[in-house]
Amino acid sequence: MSDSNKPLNFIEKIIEDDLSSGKITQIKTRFPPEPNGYLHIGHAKSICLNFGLAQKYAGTCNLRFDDTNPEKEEMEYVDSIKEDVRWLGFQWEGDVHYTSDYFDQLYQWALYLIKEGKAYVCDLNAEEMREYRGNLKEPGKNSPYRDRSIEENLTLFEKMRAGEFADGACSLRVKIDMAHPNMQMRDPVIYRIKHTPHHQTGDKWCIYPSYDYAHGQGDAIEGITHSICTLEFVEHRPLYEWFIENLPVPSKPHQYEFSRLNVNYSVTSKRKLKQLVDEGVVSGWDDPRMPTISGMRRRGYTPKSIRDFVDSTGVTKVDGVVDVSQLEFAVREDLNENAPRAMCVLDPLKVTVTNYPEDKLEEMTAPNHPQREDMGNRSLPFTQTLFIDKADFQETGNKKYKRLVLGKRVRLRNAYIIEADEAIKNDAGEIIEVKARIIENTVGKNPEDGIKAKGVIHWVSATNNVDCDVNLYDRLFTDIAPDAGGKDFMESVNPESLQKISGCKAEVNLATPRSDIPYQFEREGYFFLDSAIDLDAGDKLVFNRTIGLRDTWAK
RNA sequence: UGGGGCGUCGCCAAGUGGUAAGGCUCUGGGUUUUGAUCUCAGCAUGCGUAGGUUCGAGUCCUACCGCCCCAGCCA
Repeated sequence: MSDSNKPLNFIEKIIEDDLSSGKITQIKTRFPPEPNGYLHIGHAKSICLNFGLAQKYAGTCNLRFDDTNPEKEEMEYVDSIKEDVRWLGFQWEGDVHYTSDYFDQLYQWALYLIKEGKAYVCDLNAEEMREYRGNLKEPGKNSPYRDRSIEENLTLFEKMRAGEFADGACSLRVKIDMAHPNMQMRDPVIYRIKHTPHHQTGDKWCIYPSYDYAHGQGDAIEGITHSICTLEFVEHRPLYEWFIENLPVPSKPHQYEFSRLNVNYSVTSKRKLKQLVDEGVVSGWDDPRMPTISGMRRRGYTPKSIRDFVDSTGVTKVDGVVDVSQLEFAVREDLNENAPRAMCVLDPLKVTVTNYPEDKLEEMTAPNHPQREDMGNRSLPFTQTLFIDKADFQETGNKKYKRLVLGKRVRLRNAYIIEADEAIKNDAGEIIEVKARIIENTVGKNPEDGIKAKGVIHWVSATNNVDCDVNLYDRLFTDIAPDAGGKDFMESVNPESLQKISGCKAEVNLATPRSDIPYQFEREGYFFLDSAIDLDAGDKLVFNRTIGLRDTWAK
């Protein structure tokens, strides 16, 4: 809606057609995760699509937990999913829904199907059922239990519900066509026995509906007009429609499929992400290197940057892999515009200003953002001894080196221009201190002698600063497609994906950092206070680098 | 190999018969107290391939080729 020039995607076209033809008067979508893991960047796309469409077309969007398999689900996941959706900036319509809310209705409809002669209890076990199903090029054959009488099916199904059979002893199947070219239509199972308590319904049920049977009906009950899912469900659509047509449902939703979002140098499959967590490759689901929403949040990604990224990738049916640079662009774009600036020296090198009194302290005024006056100013103490980054000093530079060099000048950001006179080394020959002079009267102006500084570097007072640790991240995998073509993604885990640095010196204003906004440490990148630390409990300050600044020089 | 989905610049993606949008990446220039930002310029005689229809085809037709999905009582 904000970009009226942006071409419509295929789902928006369908919606506009439905709206203008009067087929529907208001759209209703839903985001239907199974609470069996943490949400990742791929889910963010589904969330933005479903909630975004509802916003754009003045409709509503439900949050529905597709909780039909208690063996894989946990309350921990439903809580994290709700938090992630809210954090991304979306609000679902009314209360949270659960497919389990409809178990009674779904059971009644199963009875209806049996009475219509369209469903039967099958005693085939899993292996037998596979044999009877046939394969991709050969038709299946009918189950020997397919022609049981309606009465017998009713009795058997009731026994299934009553808990008289063990897990897997039998199942309820729908009678369609065992020779159908679409495997999904070969008498799919719609109820299976699982003597497993459910996080929502407790011990009430020991039979649970399958996804295929429950999903469309859940949509129909909620009045969903456009049921959007990913491409792997395309071949389930005929089944989805079969149930809608053969059951007395209150509305007739339609399913549309789009391609899921993949990002290179990453994996997004709950199983694989879980493996990374379980094997200790990362510290948890919210490790800042994880492509999970919670990991990205802890890393410092903003909800807007994720929304913008997702929007930039489009909605199509093409299987593709988006380059991480597109994600990185979206974060930098948002952070550059909104992150207040600060200075932090990651690898301190002492600089003594020989022509500056030891007991003197000047407050330098620095804008919080170079392009946004509305963000105000802050002040920085300038003293005789300072810290600059080791990488910002060389005894002899070259034409391209725009930092501090012996005998040359450099601008200290928001302060004086200094000139280096001497490098002091330890016994190992390492530079441990630089003696320099300030050029008088150069705060906010160029030197009167006309000799300008070649570059600008950041600094912090050596006596007035805040000590902190910093975590720098690199991509979690060294392979551009870690799990493509049957590769073992664990083999390309990047051993240097996390670099922990301690002894960093930040400007005094960071002594009480905000935990809700990212900062730009000038010339170093964007940083976010690690949410895992507790400053009130005396934990040390730790900042996570969300992403570095764009760097066209280092390459 | 049965069925289904998809093939437009390195990546994402518009285009719906009238002569290839845009974004990311990359390259080069300008501005700059962040080697950032901003800004200017460049980057597909070509749309999986081969034929055909048409005054005209990425768009229509035919045949091939390639990639992805489906044989859970997972979602």
